[in-house]
Amino acid sequence: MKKDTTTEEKIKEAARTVFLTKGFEGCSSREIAKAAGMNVALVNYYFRSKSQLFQLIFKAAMEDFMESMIYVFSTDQPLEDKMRIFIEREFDFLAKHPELPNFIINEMNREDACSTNEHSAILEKIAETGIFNDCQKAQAEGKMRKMNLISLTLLIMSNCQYPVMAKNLMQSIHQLTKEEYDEQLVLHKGYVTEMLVQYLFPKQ
Amino acid sequence: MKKDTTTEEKIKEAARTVFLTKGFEGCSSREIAKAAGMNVALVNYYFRSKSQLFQLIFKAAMEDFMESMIYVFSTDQPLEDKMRIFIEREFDFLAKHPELPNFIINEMNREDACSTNEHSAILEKIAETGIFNDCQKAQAEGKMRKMNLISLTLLIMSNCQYPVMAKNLMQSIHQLTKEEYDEQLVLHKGYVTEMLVQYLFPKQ
DNA sequence: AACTGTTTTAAACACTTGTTTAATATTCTT
DNA sequence: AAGAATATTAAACAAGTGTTTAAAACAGTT
Repeated sequence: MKKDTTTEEKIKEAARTVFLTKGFEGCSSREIAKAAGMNVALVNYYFRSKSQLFQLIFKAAMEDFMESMIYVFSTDQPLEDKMRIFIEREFDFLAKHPELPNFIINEMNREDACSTNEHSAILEKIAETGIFNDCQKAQAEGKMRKMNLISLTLLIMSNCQYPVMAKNLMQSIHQLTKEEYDEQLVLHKGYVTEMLVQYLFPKQ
Repeated sequence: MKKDTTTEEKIKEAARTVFLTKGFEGCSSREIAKAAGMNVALVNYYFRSKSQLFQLIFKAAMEDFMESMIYVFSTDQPLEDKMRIFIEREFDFLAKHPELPNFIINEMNREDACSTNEHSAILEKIAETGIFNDCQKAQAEGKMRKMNLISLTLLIMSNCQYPVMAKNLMQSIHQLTKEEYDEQLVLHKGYVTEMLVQYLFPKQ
């Protein structure tokens, strides 16, 4: 009975790749079914509706989105090192999952987006790592630039995520191949690291 | 015969707002027609097809997207001042057109996106302002950090655009109202300006 | 007034959408 | 092997999609 991957999982896998690349509105139930090599009815047989399947995928994607963050923050290192490692890991992670930030941000902007309040759980998970306390402590000791958490996360997310989100735009503007842009990203990671560390941990 | 705004313009206006908020796939021809108070057939009467109308809107949006950039770059000021003014203007502009960056980036990622090669014209327009030459000159003189144009534009665009793109995400994560986040953006603009100027024009 | 070309409309076209149904195939349990 | 439970299928459903058609309303010119 049990295959190596059950049909339920096959559908979920297919749904993930299709949803993440095309978005909820950008694809049909039949497209997902075909990508999984299944009948359309099976999608609803296992997941009741397109929306329910989507919510499932979205939630999982959101957790992936936060995964690497939490890992680094939980380690026991000086804040500045954490920052360097985080950026390093985040660029690597996003190179493997380049559709993720766009997907999350887009679907958050949809009218009938997933229940909004729930996502504050993310913040709590991050808070559990103690990273925010560490920052506030460092700021109090003058080791770190004073700045609220929102701007802090914004600065980091902007500089890590935007470069992969705008890949096609930048390629088009600067007339680059995918390979050239990927090389550029490696270079850019260095600039971002330097800039953020210098700004957040100033040595006067 | 001629009203203050012709029906053709009414449709175009409606199409702009609908397309920019919902995307090409996220809306129907009938929705646009209804938003303009018109019959569906009129949309195709004036613009032949949904795609053609979209291409028109997309092109115009792309030009808006670049407008403020070009204006500042054309002025005759020291590079560092240009940077400060640019960030100031860009944040203001994006506050008025918050859907623009997401729209552009998303539609660039669609399979059947608008003709790709054409967008390099944007770069040429920016190049015409002489900003790139100025940068290279400043870099040669040691007044500006050495960095290729791609990373330079990436740094600026990341820090200006991402904060408005991720508005809903950040609101949800940090449990903020729209008004609170807008206030946060003003604060953040200051950080971004300081960080970029310090990093790009280091005084050692 | 009748004829002109242009706008606007309602209706239809063929096709896709998400979802359901009822029949078939498969697997599990006894 | 027979029966029950589950999995899978093709077909249908109503509603919505982009687009076209052919008729009506409108304006301008004689």
